[in-house]
Formats: sequence, structure tokens, C-alpha cells
Amino acid sequence: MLLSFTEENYLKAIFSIAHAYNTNEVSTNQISEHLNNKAASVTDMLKRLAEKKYIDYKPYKGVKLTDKGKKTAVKIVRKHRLWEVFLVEKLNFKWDEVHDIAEQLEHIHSDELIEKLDVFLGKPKRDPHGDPIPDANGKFNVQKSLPLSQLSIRQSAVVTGVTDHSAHFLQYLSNSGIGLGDSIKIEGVNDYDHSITVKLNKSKTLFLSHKAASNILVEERT
Amino acid sequence: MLLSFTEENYLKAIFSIAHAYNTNEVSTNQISEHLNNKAASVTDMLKRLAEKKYIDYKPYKGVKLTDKGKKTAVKIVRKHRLWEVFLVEKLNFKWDEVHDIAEQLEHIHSDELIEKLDVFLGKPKRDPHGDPIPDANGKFNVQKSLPLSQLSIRQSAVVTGVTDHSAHFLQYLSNSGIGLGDSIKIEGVNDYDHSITVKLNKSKTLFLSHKAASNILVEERT
DNA sequence: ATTAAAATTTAGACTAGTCTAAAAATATAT
DNA sequence: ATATATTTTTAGACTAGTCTAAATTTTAAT
Repeated sequence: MLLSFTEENYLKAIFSIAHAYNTNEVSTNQISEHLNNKAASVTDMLKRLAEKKYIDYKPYKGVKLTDKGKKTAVKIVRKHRLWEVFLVEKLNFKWDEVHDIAEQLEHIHSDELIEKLDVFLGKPKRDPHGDPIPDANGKFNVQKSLPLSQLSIRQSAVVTGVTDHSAHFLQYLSNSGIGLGDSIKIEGVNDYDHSITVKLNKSKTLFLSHKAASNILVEERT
Repeated sequence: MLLSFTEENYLKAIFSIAHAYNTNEVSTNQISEHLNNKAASVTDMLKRLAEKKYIDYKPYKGVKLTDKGKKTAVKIVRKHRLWEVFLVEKLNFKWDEVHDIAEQLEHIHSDELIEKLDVFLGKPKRDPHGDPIPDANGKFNVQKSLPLSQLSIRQSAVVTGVTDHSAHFLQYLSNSGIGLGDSIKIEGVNDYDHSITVKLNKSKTLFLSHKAASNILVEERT
């Protein structure tokens, strides 16, 4: 049974909130804020999704995805991220221009299309923002990245993604010369405001605020 | 102002009926049949599209696209056909498998996406069914093809498309070894039932019914 | 443990898009 | 040219998804 565009967006929202807060239970208000609509509308939709067994819903108690719901949500994430790879690698979009288009493309219904697209792109493991792409079975096959702000002095790492996906932040990174796959080594940590100094790609030295560093994801390199 | 999925489908239907019957005026019933819904629903939508100036609508008198409506319809056709090229040439779908997916993809809103896709595909002039792809200005830049059934004995031509897009017919062509770009020479015409004998690619001889031949589009070669 | 605040749900209304049944307009046939 | 058939439109109802305003439940504070 095929879900509507809107139903899919609710599942995706629940999945992404749960992921962001590292929990299963998601509240009506969180969803309403995430989707920019009213809590009353969310309640209506939650009832419908519960009816269809995509979520477990107890009035006033918040909601969590069933296995069926999780599977559906992960599939949408997979589609979104594969299309982003396509847009950046094949059509030469910038990584900060692709989100809105991928929001539309992720709702195209065709399993064969996703799998053929995956093959065409060389079964990529991450999207252009460094976010992992789940495989056809819904598994995320990458080691976890962590915020740059959690590294200590003299540690080295490779940039694998961001947690703030705003055009503003991505623009800032691009201006600073920071991109996916770049190597970074912590040269100094300021105890007072937690800002850091890093060496980028063994050449340029950069100053980063704690806020910026906490939104850059890296994988440690020894 | 962005049209809904549904509004776009109505414009496309009007355009394609007008094209098929070689006229501008399209009737409510024709649209209702084409879209498989009821005439009353069509009337409702026609009023809305007229309100928005995409069509000229006089009650009981049928409807025709305004310039604005025609432009929009052609753009959707352009998107549909470019996506079909992508699906067949890049993702290795068969030409008879792509229609339903392209029906969905044609409604993705992004001018930049269409133009980048066009460049990526090498600005193709025809889709995998041989139908011409309008350029960014809405112009169809290909010489007209004609049905194979209109050729006379000893004339040569190249297959450029079909008018029957059913999976059944496409399957039949594929089984007969007839594909886009193949050369065909008329070897004999049967006056009684108008069936023809042709030489395919200067090697194989084939027998074709009038019905089949009238659904195969070709361009004459001298 | 009450009360105030915050979160959530219910009730009722609106739009887009669809339907059926009935009415009105147009076309056709004798 | 009048009756009949066909086409189209109107009227009224339904679903999905949204909203506002009011009612209810839960949480937090004293």
C-alpha cells in the first residue's frame, strides 16, 4: 500500500527527530515544529498513521515508529541521499543547492529505480553532506562520525559531514575552504570559550568557534 | 505560481489530446476519458485552470490552452521525455518500462534541474520512444516523422518512434528485432490488406500488418 | 496537594479534488 | 421542427489534509 507524499514526510520527520534526540519517543509538538504546521494537524495524522500500523500512538504519550514505519522512513532517507549524490556528482550541483530538489525526488515510488540509481552511482556510502546512505536492507554500513569539537589537541581526523545543514553554515564552510574528505589536525584548544585552532590539509591554519566545530562531523585518523 | 501535480496532468492531457486530433479545441469528455475520471470532475478543474489563465474555457464549448498553458504543458512534456532518456540510457531500463516512473518525475519542480539534466544527457533530440524533446524555449527541433504505412515500395527509412506506446506493442517490436534507429526498406505492399514486407537493417526480411506499420514512425532516407 | 502552565486532543470549518445524480444545453434524426 | 440522444454543467456529498478555538490531560511550581 502506497503512502502519500504527506504521510511519508511525517514518517521521515519522526525518524529524524528520534535520531537527533537519540530516543524512540517523539512528541506531537516536536513534529509540529519540525514540519511547520499546527499540533492539531499532527494529531490527526498520527491517528491515521497509527491506524495503518506505521507508528505506535498513545494519546498524550507521544509516538514511536513500528518496524514497518522505521523501514519506510529509512527507505525515504536512502532515496533522498542517493538523489543528492546524483545531483552533485552527475549534474554538478553544489552540495548546498540539492536539498529542496531531493525533498521532491525522495517521494518517487519505484524500488527498481532506487536500486538502479544506486548501481549507477557506484553504491555510495555517504551523501554529499557526509551523511551515511543506508543499503537496500536499511543498514547504515559506516563507522560513526563525531563532532570535531570532541577531539583533543594533536588528534587528526577527516571531515565526513555536518549536523547543521543550513545554507548559511555550508556557505561559511565553503568560504573557509573546508570540504568533505579534508584532513584536520587540532593544534590548540581554548579552555575559556572552547574555540579551537586547526591545521587544514596539512597547510592552512584555521580558527573555529565551538559552535562551528560542534557542527562539523569527522572520523578520527590515527 | 506553482501548479499541483493534478493541475499539471490536466494541462498535459489537453495538450496531448489537441496534438493527437490535430486541433485546438478539446472537449470535456475527451479529457475525462483520457484521465479516467468523471466529466463533472473535469468541469470543476477546467473552471479552476481558466481562473488561473492556463486555458480559455466557454461552458459547453470545450477548451483550449492559452499561451501560458501551452508553455507549461510543453515544459512537462520536455521533463517527461528527458527523464525517459535518463532512465533508459543511464540506468539501463528498457524503453517499455520507463513510462510510469517518468510520469512521476515530470512533476519535479526545478528549472535548474531540467537544464542540468539536459546537458548531462547531451541535449538529446528524441526520447527512447522516438518522440521529439522540445528545447528550453518549447521548440520541437526535429523534422516530422511519418507512419511506416505511408511509404511506397522500394522507399527507405529509419525508425524514429511509435504512436502506440502500449507495453504489448513495444514487446512485439522488440521480439521482431525492430528498434529505434534501425533502417527499413519496403520490399512489397499487399493491395488487399495493406500489409507490407520490409527488409530490416539490410539483412532480415519481415512481414508487417497494416496495423503494426501504421504505429511505427519513420523518417524517409533517400 | 493544589494550582498554574504547557502540551495535547477534540470540535468544527475550510480547500482541493473526487464522486453520483439530476438538470440544462447542444446535437441528431426523422 | 420537434423529439430524442448525447454532452456538459450544477448540486450536493465525501476524503485528505490543513486550520483556529476550546476543552482536556499532563507537568511543574510552590
